[in-house]
Amino acid sequence: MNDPSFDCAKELLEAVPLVMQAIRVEMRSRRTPDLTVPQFRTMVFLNKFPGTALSDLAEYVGLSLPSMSKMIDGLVGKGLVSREGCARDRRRIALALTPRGKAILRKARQGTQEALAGRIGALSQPERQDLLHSLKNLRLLFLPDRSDDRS
Amino acid sequence: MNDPSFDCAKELLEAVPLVMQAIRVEMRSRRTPDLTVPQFRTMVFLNKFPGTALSDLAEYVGLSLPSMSKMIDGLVGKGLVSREGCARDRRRIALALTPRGKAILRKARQGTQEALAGRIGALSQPERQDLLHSLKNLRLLFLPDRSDDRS
DNA sequence: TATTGTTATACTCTATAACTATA
DNA sequence: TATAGTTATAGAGTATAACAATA
Repeated sequence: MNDPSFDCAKELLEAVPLVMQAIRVEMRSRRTPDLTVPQFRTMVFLNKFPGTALSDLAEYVGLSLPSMSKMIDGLVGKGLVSREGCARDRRRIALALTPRGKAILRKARQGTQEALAGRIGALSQPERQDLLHSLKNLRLLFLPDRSDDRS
Repeated sequence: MNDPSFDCAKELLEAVPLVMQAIRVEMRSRRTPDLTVPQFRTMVFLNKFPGTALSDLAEYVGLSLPSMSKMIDGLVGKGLVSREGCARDRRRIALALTPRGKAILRKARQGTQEALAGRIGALSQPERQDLLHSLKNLRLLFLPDRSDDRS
C-alpha cells in the first residue's frame, strides 16, 4: 500500500508514543506535586471552564464517571480543586481550580512546555512553522466527536 | 513569551494526548487479542530484531526489567512471543515473535493504521506531506537519548 | 563482583456494578 | 423513572526490593 495517508499513520504510530512518554516524564519531574496527563488535562479544562460538573468533565477527559470522581477526590485532597454543590440542581457539583490549583497548573504547564520547547528548538524556523501547522491539523482531526452522542 | 518553539510545545501538549487516546482505542478494538501500546511497541521491535534479550527490550520500550518480564510472561502465555535460552550467555534469553505473534502484529498494525489513515484522509495532499515531514522530525527529536547511558 | 532475569509486594489508575440522593 | 455522583470491588500495569543463576 503506497497511500500517503498510510505513511502518515505509520509515522504517527512511531512518533506519538515517543512524545507522549517525554510529556509523562516531564509531568512527573516538576518540583510541584506530580500530575498525570489526565489530571493535567482535567485542570486545563477546569481552568478554562470553572463550574463544570463531574459528568461533563469525565466525558471531555475520556474517563468513566467513577474514575473521574476518584481523580477529583485526589485533586480536592491536594487542595488543587474545589468541589461545591450546585444550587439549581442539587445532584450536580460545580468544580473549579483553587488559587493553589491555578498556580500549580501554571507551573506544571510552563515547565513542561519549556522542556518540550527545548527539544523543538533544534528545528529550523520554517520546520517549526510546518510542525505548528501540522499539530493544529492533528488536533482538529482527533478532536473527540460530539456529533453522534445520541444513540 | 512569543517563542515559536513555545507555541509548538503548547500545541504538542494539546494534540498528542488526543492522538494517543485514539491510538489506544483502536489498539483495543481489534478483533485480534487486545494489545496495549507498550505491548505493541514490544512486538514491533521483536519483529524487527528477533533474538533480542529482555534488558535491551526493556530499555527500548522504557519499562523496568520486572515490568518487561511480566509483560513477556503475558505475551508468551498468549502464544505471541517465544522465549528461549541463549546458548552463549545462559543468563540471557532470546525473545522473538511466534508465527501467530507475527500474524497478530500484522493485523493490529494494519487495522490501527487504517483507522488513523482514515482520519488523515481529510487533509489535502500537501498538508499530508507537511504532516509526514513534521512527524519524522518529532520522532528524531524525541528518540530516547542513547549517548549518555554511562554514568 | 557484576549482570540477567524472576519473584514478592505494593501502589496507581482504570473499569463495572451497586447504591444514594435528587429531579 | 432518569440522572448525578459515590462507594465497593476487581483487574491491569507499573515500580522497587530481594532473590537466583550465570559470567
